Amino acid sequence: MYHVDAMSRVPVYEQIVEQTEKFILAGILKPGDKIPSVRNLSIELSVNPNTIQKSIVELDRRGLIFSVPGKGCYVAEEARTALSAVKRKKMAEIKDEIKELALAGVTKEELLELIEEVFTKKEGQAND
Amino acid sequence: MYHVDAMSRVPVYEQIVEQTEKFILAGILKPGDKIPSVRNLSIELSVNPNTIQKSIVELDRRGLIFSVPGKGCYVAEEARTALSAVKRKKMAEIKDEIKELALAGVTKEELLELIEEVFTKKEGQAND
DNA sequence: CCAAGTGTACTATGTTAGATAGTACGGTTG
DNA sequence: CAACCGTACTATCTAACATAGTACACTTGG
Repeated sequence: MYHVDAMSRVPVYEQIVEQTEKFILAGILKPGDKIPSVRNLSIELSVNPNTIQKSIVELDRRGLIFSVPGKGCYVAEEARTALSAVKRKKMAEIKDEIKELALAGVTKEELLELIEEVFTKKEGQAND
Repeated sequence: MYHVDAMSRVPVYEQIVEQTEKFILAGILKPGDKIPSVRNLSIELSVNPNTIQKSIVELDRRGLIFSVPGKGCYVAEEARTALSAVKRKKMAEIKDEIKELALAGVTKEELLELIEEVFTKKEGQAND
């Protein structure tokens, strides 16, 4: 499920945060689901437990999960709600990147085709 | 012209590389143009000369500029060509990000509208 | 010629974020 | 009660980034 690239410039603990966000957004992780334990995940990913813990703290801070000492960590009920802000932020970022490409000479048609490609490959498998 | 954010997570030397790329893509810097001298830019941006030099080395390595010892650094003739690969890479990245948003429930219509917004604000000021 | 500006190269140092190592404590569960 | 779980420390290592300072060879304008 999870996967980490130690060579990446983005910190391991943040890769885990991002992947968890992605899993929740895609519906792979649903509210109430238990996420892997700190120790298990640290072994599976060959990463220090403290690094995983750092991800846990961050995910908790963002309201995406809640921790039950002695039991485990679970996806929060309000996770999808909390992620709507993330979605909006990503949309804004993509908009900026598209602006730059437009300045670089990329045409509207090229971009429209790009979107077509994404949605024709996936057909109607949207969730939510 | 140049601008640097010391608080950013992306290294200063790379911010300078990226901005130079952007300037070339946007036609603000054209082949043959002289770019600011290492010492001048270091003063203007309040950055160590070595940091600027690091950007110079990287830009040279990418084939975007060429250096003439004793004279200065100039935008390479093949700069735009070299950047076409960059453009393609950015397109691919945006495509991946859009895929994720699609999985997260963002509709095709929302994305099409986003592109509309970019191109209606800018009208036809594309170059090249 | 020469002073000033240019790119280039090098060593040394400081700073910070990230990751690791090890230990410990309290709650939960079968 | 043993084996899990989350949590909380402290200490240490490392690599990347940035700075400081110096030096050399080249070009150019006065």
